[in-house]
Amino acid sequence: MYSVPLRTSPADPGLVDVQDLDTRGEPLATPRRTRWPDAVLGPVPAPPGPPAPTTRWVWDDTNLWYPAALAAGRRVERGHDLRLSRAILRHSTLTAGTALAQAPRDAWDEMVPVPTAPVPGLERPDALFDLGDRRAVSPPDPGAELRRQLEAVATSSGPGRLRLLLAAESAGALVAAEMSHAGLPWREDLHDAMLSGVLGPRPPLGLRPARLEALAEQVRTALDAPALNPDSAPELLKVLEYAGVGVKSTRKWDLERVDHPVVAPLLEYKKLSRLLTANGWNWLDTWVRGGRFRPEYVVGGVVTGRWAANGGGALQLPHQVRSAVVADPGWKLVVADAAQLEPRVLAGLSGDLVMAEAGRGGDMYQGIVDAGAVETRAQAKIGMLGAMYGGTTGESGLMLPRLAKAFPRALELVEQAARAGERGEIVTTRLGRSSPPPGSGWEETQGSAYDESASSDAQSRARSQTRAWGRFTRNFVVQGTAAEWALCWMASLRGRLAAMPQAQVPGRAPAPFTEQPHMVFFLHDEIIVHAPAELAEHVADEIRAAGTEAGKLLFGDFPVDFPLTVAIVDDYSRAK
DNA sequence: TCCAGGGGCGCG
DNA sequence: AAAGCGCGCCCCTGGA
Repeated sequence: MYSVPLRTSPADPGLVDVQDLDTRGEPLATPRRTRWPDAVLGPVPAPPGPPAPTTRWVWDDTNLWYPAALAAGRRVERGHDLRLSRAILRHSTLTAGTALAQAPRDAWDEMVPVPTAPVPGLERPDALFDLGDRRAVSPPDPGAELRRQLEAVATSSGPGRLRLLLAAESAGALVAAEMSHAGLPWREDLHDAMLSGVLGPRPPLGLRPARLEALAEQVRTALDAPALNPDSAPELLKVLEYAGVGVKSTRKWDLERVDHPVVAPLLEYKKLSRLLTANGWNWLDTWVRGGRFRPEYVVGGVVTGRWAANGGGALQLPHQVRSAVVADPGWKLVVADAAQLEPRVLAGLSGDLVMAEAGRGGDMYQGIVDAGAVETRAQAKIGMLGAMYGGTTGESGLMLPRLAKAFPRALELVEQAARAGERGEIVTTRLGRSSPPPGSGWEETQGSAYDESASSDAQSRARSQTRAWGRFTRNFVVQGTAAEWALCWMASLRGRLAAMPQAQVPGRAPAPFTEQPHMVFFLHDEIIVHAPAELAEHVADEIRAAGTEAGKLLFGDFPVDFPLTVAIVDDYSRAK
């Protein structure tokens, strides 16, 4: 069953009509007028016997509805995000023949993600702008859109895969809202102490911290450039050239290769400068409130289906600041990450039994060595990354023929994806998310290379564009399917955490989910659960079981393992 | 004064 | 040890 909440009045966003729909999306009765989020509350205490099947909430955008429910201490079990689902179904090759895919663009295609609602009393810095963007009235007929989507799935060439993908994507939206609501535990005092320790005390606005200024002075001295601003790349490059340091850029990687007295202080300056500007006191003031870092996740924000994040650089948290992520007293952080996720996904996608066998149980890169494909673990890693990213040069390129000999099916799959991209075609992940077509400049560039009078310059431009797009589609199938595994992992874990016996006290309303084990952070192939210490081991088991379940959902009985590294720690920096 | 684009670097 | 994929965010620069 589905339930659709509809706002009835711009003046009173809490006043809603809830329409219940059957499994095909057809209305079951007349809508009931009620208040949001009261509507999500089940009977309390729960009646005895098996729980009634719960509804799947259908809405235009999870962030327009769910945060209010969370703020009221409520949680929903299942959702269907129409905006996210429309985006998938509109572009998937599996739905290409359906009415939905062939219909003209409409308002559902134009929707932009709604920012997560601010937690009362903990407004985000840009909260004022958020309010203006939020839709005060519901879009026309979500029920009709649900029926279009269900029909597109049913008439697609992969209904099972797409049903799973839409459920996983929508569950991801629920998880993202929950994690923004709960926040990542953050010790401002420890962060501040770490900053002062390496940078010197916090300086007045506009000044460099003492340690950074001292390093800048050392750089100026070493280069004999008293007026140099080391933050200016062009200036710095000019001075480096004049001093005969012999680098083509000011990049870290270039600088590390030359021997000159300026290198050490300059690299240190760059490292600390980065820490200051990206995760310094300013960042702390802006993003951490009340002991929690609340990033905003953008579900489906990356073309491949990975999440993106807005504000605070949540998906780029440097290892250097992770010691400030500390569990509450009496609680633990259960930190889990999937070992060698992408090569395992590739083994599953391609049905490469030999490669799956190399990943059995433990370290897949070591397994590749043991299979005799290459000599060292480092070679296995570089070679596999090269195969999935389209590397051709250096050691990565050298490993390719050996990997292709050992794992022909896997390597053939990425090669096929690359060639499809080079032809300008679309590729599709395991569950049915398709790559975008090449951009508007594609035809022009390709056309100008075939012209009779084509210059060699135009030809090489076209060739380079072709190969770049091939590398993109090559990676798309692997990265995108890995993102699907991660969504299934989270969706499964979310259900398992809610079902933990400690979470359900008979005869009492469920406690807010932040008082039970709950997810607080997600990073592509890594998840953090904040849990009472006595439940941490149980949570770790559920995380592993969820990983195994995700593998089964994507690859059925195909014997590819997805082992996890799980650590139960007090602070994030102690994991791995 | 504003903004787009480049260089650079953090994460997976 | 290589420089191949996907992101967000910082500073600086130069043009409007």
